[in-house]
Amino acid sequence: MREIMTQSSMPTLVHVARLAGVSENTVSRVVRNKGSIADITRERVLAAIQTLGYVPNRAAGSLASSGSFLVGVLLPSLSNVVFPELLEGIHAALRQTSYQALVGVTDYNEEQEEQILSSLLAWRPVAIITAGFDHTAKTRLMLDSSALRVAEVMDIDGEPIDVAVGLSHRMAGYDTGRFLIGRGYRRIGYVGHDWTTDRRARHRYEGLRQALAEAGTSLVDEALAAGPSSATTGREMLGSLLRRQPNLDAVAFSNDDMATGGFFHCLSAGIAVRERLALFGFNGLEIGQALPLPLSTVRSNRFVIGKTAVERLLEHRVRPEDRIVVDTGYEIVEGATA
Amino acid sequence: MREIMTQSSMPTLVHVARLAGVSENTVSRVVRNKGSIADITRERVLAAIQTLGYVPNRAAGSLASSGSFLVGVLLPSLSNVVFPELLEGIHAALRQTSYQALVGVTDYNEEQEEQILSSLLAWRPVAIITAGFDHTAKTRLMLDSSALRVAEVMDIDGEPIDVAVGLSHRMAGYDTGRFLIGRGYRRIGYVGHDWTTDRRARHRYEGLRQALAEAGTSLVDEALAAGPSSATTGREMLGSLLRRQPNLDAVAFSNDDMATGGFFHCLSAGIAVRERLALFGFNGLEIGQALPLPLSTVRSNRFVIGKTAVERLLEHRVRPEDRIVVDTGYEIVEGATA
DNA sequence: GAATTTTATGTTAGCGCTGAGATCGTGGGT
DNA sequence: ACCCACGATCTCAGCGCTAACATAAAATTC
Repeated sequence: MREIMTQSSMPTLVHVARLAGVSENTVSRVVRNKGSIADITRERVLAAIQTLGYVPNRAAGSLASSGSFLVGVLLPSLSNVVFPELLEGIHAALRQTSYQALVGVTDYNEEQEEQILSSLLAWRPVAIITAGFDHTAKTRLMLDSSALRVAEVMDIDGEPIDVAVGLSHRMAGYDTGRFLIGRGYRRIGYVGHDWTTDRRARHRYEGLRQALAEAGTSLVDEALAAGPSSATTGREMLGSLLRRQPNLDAVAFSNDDMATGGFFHCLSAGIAVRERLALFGFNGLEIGQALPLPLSTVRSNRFVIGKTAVERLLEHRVRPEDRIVVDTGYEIVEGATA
Repeated sequence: MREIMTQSSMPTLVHVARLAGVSENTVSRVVRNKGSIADITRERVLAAIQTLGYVPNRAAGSLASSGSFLVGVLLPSLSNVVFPELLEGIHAALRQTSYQALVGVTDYNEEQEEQILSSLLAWRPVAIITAGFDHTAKTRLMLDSSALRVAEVMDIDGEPIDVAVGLSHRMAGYDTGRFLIGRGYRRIGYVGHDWTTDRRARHRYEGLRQALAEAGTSLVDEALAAGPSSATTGREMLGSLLRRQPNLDAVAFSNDDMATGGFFHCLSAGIAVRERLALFGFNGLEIGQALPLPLSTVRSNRFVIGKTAVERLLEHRVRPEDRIVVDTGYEIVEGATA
């Protein structure tokens, strides 16, 4: 292993080829493991690569073969744990391949999404993974009419462009409602966060309402925060909800962060969780299970979603005729708070 | 805005040039905003780009100009919140530029780090950001001897290759010790997680011990978990520590996740936090501040670290003579648990 | 108004790699 | 001995773009 030279003078195929005494193309074939190569040649080439510290130039490869070994990932944010977890799944699946993820963060901003999608597309990825079905017309057009594979993940309550991987948030909300009803709760409230940035939360909310309606009841009251979800927000919002409705017997939260905050409120206010007020979350985060009473919630597996999306995407290089929907499901975690 | 064609037949500079009635090079100059272009020409070109839905091919550009507009990011994991937060800062800083982040996750595995660094290098990024100073000899050699800019972030307790951005974890640990001593605690314990994957936690631990030693005391006992940090782990470890040492008056945790778990243990075990047992964390996570008693901790700003690293890196395209160390500092959060 | 600079554009030669063929032995099959 | 298939290699033309230089017209200078 020799010293690697300055970026501009990094060794290229030519250098390796010369050193190994073969043609450029042979080196290329060795590197890519393609075509038939005599063992002796392969070894000589590999040795030369080693000595020079040759690192293939993917930009050149991509240009020559019009195929990039890149998967574009479009996420609204990284501050909500679910997205890093999704990303972990994506990376885990990618690890076994020679593909790499190129991540763009849209900040829940649709114009930015367009702009970022363009810059991802500039690298000619073979596939794009995007969280959810919310796109501007232009974004959707870019995705829709380009030939690349597209996975819309997290959510399957919509019409996919190509592949959708995730769970039905509406159903998860519905099952939350069924669960609470089944436990005998009737005076149910809801604490949520800003829906404009989290449409999935709204779907869960709608499912919840539907379940309650079918059971002949409905939400007593709800408190919606303006900003994103957080434990602090959940705590405050439960406080104000209970001020208005002191005799609720259960509260469904938009997610576990919020529910954890709600749990803290109960602690501070001396409210016996479950005995006097049941709490229910969504996501199945670790923190919820570490609470003195494990949080009752719905576990959605973000890691699996990311992994599955990559696997499905890389199965075929061209978009198949039929849309694919993979339901990764969810699981009611009974916990001890509801 | 017309339909975008299949990937293979995506419009190129030639198409735009033909439609606009100018040379390829002129289009290129319009796209890159470089050189002088007559307003009328610019408009015609822009219009053509619009009609064709032209997206420049970065691979080709990168190849032709040997400069890629990519920043490689090497992270050990995404499951510890601090890394997504760092990444957010990186993305935020990159947003204003035309650079993009190419992220690799090493899974705390040094061989994987090498392999992933190679694949990042294959795209010829202009800079690499890597968390911490832990590298294999080969990794370090690649980084060291290549011409690209390198930022080692999170940690400044080490000798940087080029730029280091972060805080002294040793000092943060030391100040934790000073703080606890200052508050009058003397029977202090420590609850930590696996150090092999988190050397920074070890530095804090060492700083803590030093502070106690200088005050003429030392840790009464410590409980180290085998795995990564989590609330559950913190909870269990505090339990076992207290079983051995029931009359500690304070416990320092390796981070806020662990401390939060510790808080939950106290809740379950009916231990009055601060009155009977003080708790101290590290990181300043939101969850800690949402607890019924806000957690006493040290706030380290991961977002700022990521942002600063990018800014420093993009200041100059070539590595300057002198190593740069940026101390982003930290802040003791008094909280109510210690 | 000739000389000089500036502005706006065109021309050309690659960047490092891959794909499609071309080439040249070698070993069967008949 | 002849033909053919096959394995192992090479040759060469680009992929889409940009840098460097060349050119032509317009603006400035003296």
